[in-house]
Amino acid sequence: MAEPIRVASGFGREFPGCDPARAEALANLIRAANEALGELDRRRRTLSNLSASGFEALAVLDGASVPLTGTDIANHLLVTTASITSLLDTLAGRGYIERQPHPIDRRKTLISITKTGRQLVDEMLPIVHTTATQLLDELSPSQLETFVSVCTHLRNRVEQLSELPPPMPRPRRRPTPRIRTSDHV
Amino acid sequence: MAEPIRVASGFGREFPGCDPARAEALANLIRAANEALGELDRRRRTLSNLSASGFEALAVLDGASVPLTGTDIANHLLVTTASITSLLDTLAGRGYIERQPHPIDRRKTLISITKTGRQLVDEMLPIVHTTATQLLDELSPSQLETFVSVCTHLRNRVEQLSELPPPMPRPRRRPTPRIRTSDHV
DNA sequence: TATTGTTATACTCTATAACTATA
DNA sequence: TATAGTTATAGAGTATAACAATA
Repeated sequence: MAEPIRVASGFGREFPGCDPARAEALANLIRAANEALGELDRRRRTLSNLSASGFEALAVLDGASVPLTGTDIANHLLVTTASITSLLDTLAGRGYIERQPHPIDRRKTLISITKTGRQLVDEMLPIVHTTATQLLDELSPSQLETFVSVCTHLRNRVEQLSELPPPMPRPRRRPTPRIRTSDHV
Repeated sequence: MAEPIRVASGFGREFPGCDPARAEALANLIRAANEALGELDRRRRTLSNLSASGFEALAVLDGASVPLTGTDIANHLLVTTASITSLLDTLAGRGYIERQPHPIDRRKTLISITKTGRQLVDEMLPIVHTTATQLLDELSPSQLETFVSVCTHLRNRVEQLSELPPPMPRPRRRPTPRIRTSDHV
């Protein structure tokens, strides 16, 4: 039975200026996302041995309804165009996408999802949404809405803070360990 | 300004049996965690060019107060022992850990964090907790507690469901696209 | 026989830098 | 000059399989 991740009792003294409740929330967020992604990955790989990025690129192409350029997809996935080239090579090799020259701007390549790719997305999305429905059952609409609000608040803070230089945190006040190094055997 | 991720209006019809509110919650969870991890990674790399796994292994060693075996660390990070060997090679090469033979069980290797490694952890943890304090400001204790509850609920469901065969989801009912493929230019 | 850790090998993702073609 | 995409190269993390040493 998984329990909430909690910080140690001396947290406030050990990390001056840091809020234990927020540290716990962030730790629980990251752990929960990691475990959810693991379960999603496990289920998606029953369909095709693609990475999360591969599935995401296909979902973006499917959702767009029109062919996208490599740069479009790179922006969605927040990676460089060189990385997208490599990812698209994988997807093309498995027959999920096709490249076509852009009819007007000859620098560009249009990426289309193939019929096979659409079939894969049609099988993949129900798996993802069924997983969400299972993992977040028994929670009230209000709990889910609060949850989404916290996620959105965090994303806005990331947006603001990522443009600033990182702050200089107050130093750790390391607690005296209760267990000695020589006790390890 | 980041907005909550929402599913399209026809979600319920498109994915029978799936709950749009839960699909939205999972999408927001994964996105928020991804962006938070990006910001954490950016800030931690001002200290040392280590991966998230590298920092996590050091934090585990620091928190344990006693040397751990490779298998111990592998269990914490949920990876294979072969992967841990590679990760520990990186950490040892940068002087953050040391390997010592286990005094009793000669199959084992004890991993100790070095003084340099401790100094790194002492600088890294305040960065992490300060980031959490910044990213989750202006939220009430009750909001944070609800957030942690939802994360924990999800983790328990992952624990239960990961042991079962994946369910057979009901098929997608693909909506008729409003934009035709030929509109892409 | 089972466990611990390592090596060998392979694959994927990602990045930077240099390059071509095009706008 | 700037943009789009590719190639070359490199590095990290992860996995599986085979292996040696030890319990």
